[in-house]
Amino acid sequence: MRAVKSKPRKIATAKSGNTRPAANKVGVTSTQTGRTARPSNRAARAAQRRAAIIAAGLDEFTARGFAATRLDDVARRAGVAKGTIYLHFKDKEALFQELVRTALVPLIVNLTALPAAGGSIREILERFAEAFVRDVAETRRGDIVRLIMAEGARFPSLADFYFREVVSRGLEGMRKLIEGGIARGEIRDARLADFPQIVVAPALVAVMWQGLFGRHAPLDAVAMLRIHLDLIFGERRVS
Amino acid sequence: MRAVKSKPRKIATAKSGNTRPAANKVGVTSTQTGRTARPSNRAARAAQRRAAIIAAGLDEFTARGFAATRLDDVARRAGVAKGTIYLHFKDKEALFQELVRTALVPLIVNLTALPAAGGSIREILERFAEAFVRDVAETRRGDIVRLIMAEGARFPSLADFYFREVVSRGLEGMRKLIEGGIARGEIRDARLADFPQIVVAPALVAVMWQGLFGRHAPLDAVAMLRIHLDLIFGERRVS
Amino acid sequence: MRAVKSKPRKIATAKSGNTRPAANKVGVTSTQTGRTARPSNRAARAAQRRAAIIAAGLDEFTARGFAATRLDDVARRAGVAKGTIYLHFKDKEALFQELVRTALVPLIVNLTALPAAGGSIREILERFAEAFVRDVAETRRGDIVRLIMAEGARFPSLADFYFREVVSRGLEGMRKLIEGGIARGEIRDARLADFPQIVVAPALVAVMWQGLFGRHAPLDAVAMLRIHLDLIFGERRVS
Amino acid sequence: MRAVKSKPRKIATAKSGNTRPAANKVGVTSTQTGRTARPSNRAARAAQRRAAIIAAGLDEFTARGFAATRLDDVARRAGVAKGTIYLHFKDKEALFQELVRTALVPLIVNLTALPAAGGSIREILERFAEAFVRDVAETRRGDIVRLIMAEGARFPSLADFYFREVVSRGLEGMRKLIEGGIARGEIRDARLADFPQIVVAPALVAVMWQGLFGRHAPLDAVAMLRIHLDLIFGERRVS
DNA sequence: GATGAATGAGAATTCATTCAT
DNA sequence: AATGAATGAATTCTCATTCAT
Repeated sequence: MRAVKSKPRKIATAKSGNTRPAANKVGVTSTQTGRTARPSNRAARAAQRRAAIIAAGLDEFTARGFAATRLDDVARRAGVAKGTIYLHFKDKEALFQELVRTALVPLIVNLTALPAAGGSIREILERFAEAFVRDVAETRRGDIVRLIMAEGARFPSLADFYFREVVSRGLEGMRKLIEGGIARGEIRDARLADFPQIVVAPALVAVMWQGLFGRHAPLDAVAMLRIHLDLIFGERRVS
Repeated sequence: MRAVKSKPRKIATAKSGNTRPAANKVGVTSTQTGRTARPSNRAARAAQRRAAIIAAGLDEFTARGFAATRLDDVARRAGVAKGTIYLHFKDKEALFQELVRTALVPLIVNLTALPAAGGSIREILERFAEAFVRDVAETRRGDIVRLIMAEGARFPSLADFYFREVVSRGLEGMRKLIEGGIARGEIRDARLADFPQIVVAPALVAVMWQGLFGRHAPLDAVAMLRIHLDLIFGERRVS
Repeated sequence: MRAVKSKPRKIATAKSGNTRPAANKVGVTSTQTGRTARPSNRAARAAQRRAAIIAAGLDEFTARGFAATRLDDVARRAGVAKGTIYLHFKDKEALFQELVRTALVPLIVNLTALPAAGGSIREILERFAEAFVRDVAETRRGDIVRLIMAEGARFPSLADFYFREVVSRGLEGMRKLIEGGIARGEIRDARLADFPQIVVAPALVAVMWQGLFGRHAPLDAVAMLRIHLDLIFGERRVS
Repeated sequence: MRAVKSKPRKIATAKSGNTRPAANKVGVTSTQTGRTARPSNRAARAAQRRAAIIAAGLDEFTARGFAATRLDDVARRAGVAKGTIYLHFKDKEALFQELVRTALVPLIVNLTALPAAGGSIREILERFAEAFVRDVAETRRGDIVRLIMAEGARFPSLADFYFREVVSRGLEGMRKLIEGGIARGEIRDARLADFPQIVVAPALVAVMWQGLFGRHAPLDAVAMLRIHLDLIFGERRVS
């Protein structure tokens, strides 16, 4: 019964080739992360390094949490020297905050982009559920959500930011959808508009589940979310 | 934008009287925590100290997380010397694990005790929801759940234990209830028995919410859970 | 042309015997510094260690200045572990300040004790000059004065303390003596009472001289101070 | 009780205009320091940069001491890139040494130039005293003297240089003056020629005083030096 | 059993120096 | 020549763990 602190000595440096999985790229264009093509100009190189640090930091922070992460490891994983981190970030905390924010942007983008496609509210939510499971719950992005849940209490400003930029916006969008569903007669219970959290809850549980128990007890998140939607919309479907 | 690391210098020691709020006692009998009455015999004294350490550790670990917690602070809060901790626990990690387990016992007890009271499944679940919000989401016990969510990824054995002792049992109990509901015609969608998580999800979201956003955006958890139950059982009640 | 930074690897630890010169003891009773007899009780041991750290710190700080001194070296020289320093002093700066203050006490004591012996003002000042040269200018105590001159600008509070506790008191005492000398007709120029610094100046120069040029160009400080006194009192003596 | 380490972020660079006070130019011709007129030829430009670095270094080293000075700050203050310093100086220490030497030249010049003007020895020394207070004790030049006193012990070669170039020459010049005074009957005590330090001592004390206590307890250095001269020459003047 | 002083490995951060552009 | 990004050795400070009292 040991805590996971296997020190990742000798992690792939940039020079020796990048072995990070594709899922690693969180809000970082894949070409940047790879560090294979080296841009000719200074600014691009700097941006690249910064991105590498953020990517490496994300890996480490999600794997170990804020306090247990060593900047030494972040540097090694990013393929830069320890001091280089400090050229881009004031201190460990600034890196952490910046990193979470950077990682959140694509989440926000996703959330706001989804409804656009059209169709019935039920269809929109179903697409949302599938996209969420595919792109968040079962990928690296889910780590960010888990990271925020884990460290949020210790970083109120982070929780605030997350609330402001993701949660309140997301819930507001969800409320709009629900109101649309009520107006169109798809959703019966009008009180649902007061608690968009209900609609989202199983999705969040899926995220936590994958992170904590996924390995031992996999969860068919898509099926679960579909049943939950049936609860909300009335179980027309047979799937 | 700072992390919360307010060092709790000069925390009430046992000698100077215990000022911790009642909510502090999590799975620790109040007489033990208080350290007011001093048992005459050795064994009882030892047990008392051990309990004080566990209680103090719970406070610190939930407030700061595993890595950021100082045993110094735990000792001070428990009113014992630092070395004493090592008389009871092999190391910091053993304390942490032991402590979470100890804290989980009453949760398990609660979960298994609830259905006993009788009534319709709907009534049972409603009682469960109220009890959960009252005793977990809005109290110190919620901190434990949040702690497990936060550190679970770093302590697989802990996540395993939690899964085995709490989650699987709890879900199994919930499944039984759901099947009862289906059999009695209270619940229409039979597939719900495959995903008891759906029933529990809003409750968990309430726990997370209180911990992260509760201060700025309070959530009427009871109302939310009731609406969710209406979704599951059909909205007979309008409360 | 190199700066002096010869790292004193393997300095005498307490265990291997104390090789520090006798002149080292600055306001620290010799029995304490030696660390030969180990006191039976805790408190005494602690005081002893604290004293050892202060003594070691004085050596290092006077030899290298504040910024260039490594606490590692102080610890090694004091025969304690690095962390032990932090049990006694908040940080490097606190050690430095505390150390200078501690070292100043005997200086103050000396200054205030000297006039007591009696005799003509001229005799008192001559005794003072001899004592100063013997006990300060040519010993470890002079290092403290030089240290304050060197770091004073960087540590205003230290300069303030030095001014308050040593300089102003010392000058005040000197003024009293001068006024006595004027009253008794020993000193002709009454304006000297306005500038006791004049009387002290050659003594200070002697301190600086020994520190900077003493090795190459020794200065007969006693002779110099005597001639200076002749200037002040009229050159009756021809020595 | 904090050490003074106010990091001079955003110091006026050469490009943004030089805001340093006139007193800054210590042995550096003002046109060089200003970096306003840009010479057309390479060599002149280089010399200009070198001078700017020296001037900036002087500011920083006198303000913080050798060890605590950051070349980053020197570069910023000089309006050059950090690397440029290394084009002119081997390393930090070379800059320091070179800088002190450069700064000392005008001091030497001053010392040797003064007696030339003629008049009685008393008059010469009085002129010297006034010039010293005006040009050294109360200006940036005093910082150099203080710097040498502070770092001299750590840089023996520097102390040697200072001794050779300034102290011994200066004292020799002073001895000549004293001998002149004795020959002319102005000075009675012939032994003064053996200790020119006595004549200089109050001037040095004035320098130290201004640096350490000047802010809180200003000293009328000119008045003090005059009284001291009266001691040496017999108090004819009452001023 | 308790204690808490002492330890020293370890982590964050700084900064002199180098070097590709 | 000049630049300033990058480096990594060095240093301060922390804290889990030990152990003499």
